[in-house]
Amino acid sequence: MNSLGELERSVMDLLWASAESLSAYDLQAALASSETSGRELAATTVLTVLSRLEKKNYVVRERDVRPHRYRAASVRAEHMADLMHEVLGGASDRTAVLERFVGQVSNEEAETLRRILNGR
Amino acid sequence: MNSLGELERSVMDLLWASAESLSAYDLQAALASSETSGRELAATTVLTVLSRLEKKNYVVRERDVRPHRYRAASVRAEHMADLMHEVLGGASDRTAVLERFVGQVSNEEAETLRRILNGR
DNA sequence: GCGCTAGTTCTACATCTCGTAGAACTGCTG
DNA sequence: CAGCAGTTCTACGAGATGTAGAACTAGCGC
Repeated sequence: MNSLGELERSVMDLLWASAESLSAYDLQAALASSETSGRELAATTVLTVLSRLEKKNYVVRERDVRPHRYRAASVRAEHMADLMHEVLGGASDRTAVLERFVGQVSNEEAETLRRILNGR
Repeated sequence: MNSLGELERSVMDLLWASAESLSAYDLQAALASSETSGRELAATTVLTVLSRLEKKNYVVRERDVRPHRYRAASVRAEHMADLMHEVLGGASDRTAVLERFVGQVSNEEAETLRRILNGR
């Protein structure tokens, strides 16, 4: 239920990278240049994807301005953290998972984790 | 590309829970009793699912015994940890993600993390 | 007020994944 | 070698996603 398609992900990447909300046309243009294939998508395609993302609560739509504007419902980092917790939540042996997880991080990241834990 | 369907996940849960490899028939029986719906699946259904899981490298098949036997390609905890790293790997701002992640864990889990980090 | 037109929503279809399983094939064993 | 247990092939329905035309709507200019 959580996974996004390729185009959906591209759109979210753009929205996450942008501080302000974007219109479907902004996104259409951005997709045309940023995407590897670089082809121009129909405006309605972008709109459809945005509608679906809205339904999934990935984006929020500003309906009061006329070309509706969209922005990510949550910051990317939060979304990622949620995903990680989702994975972790599906585990019966959370400690074992955490052990593996931590065992795989680099030294710098371990340091980062320590720092964060201390500041908690 | 990573997500599993419901039945696929049930099968993986059984394989992860089992120390030894299981045959499709073992799994068929186990699914019939363990699954909430409890209905009996056709043997071929289980076989199909196992083939797909094999293709996705989730399970390894022992072809030398006659009812082929299957076992999980990796321990569940490792799989989960891999998934978490996969999520984290897709982030440009890993530290930010880790901060959010740690910020959301319970106190006990924070303690667990500290312990693990110290033992590293 | 009313028609245009940009913008939005509806509807549609192809493709892919997954659940489900019959049909066809294969390798043993008696 | 016949039959059967077991495996692979093939298939189909449902749901998600990419894609976009068709139909509808709201506000601007007259």
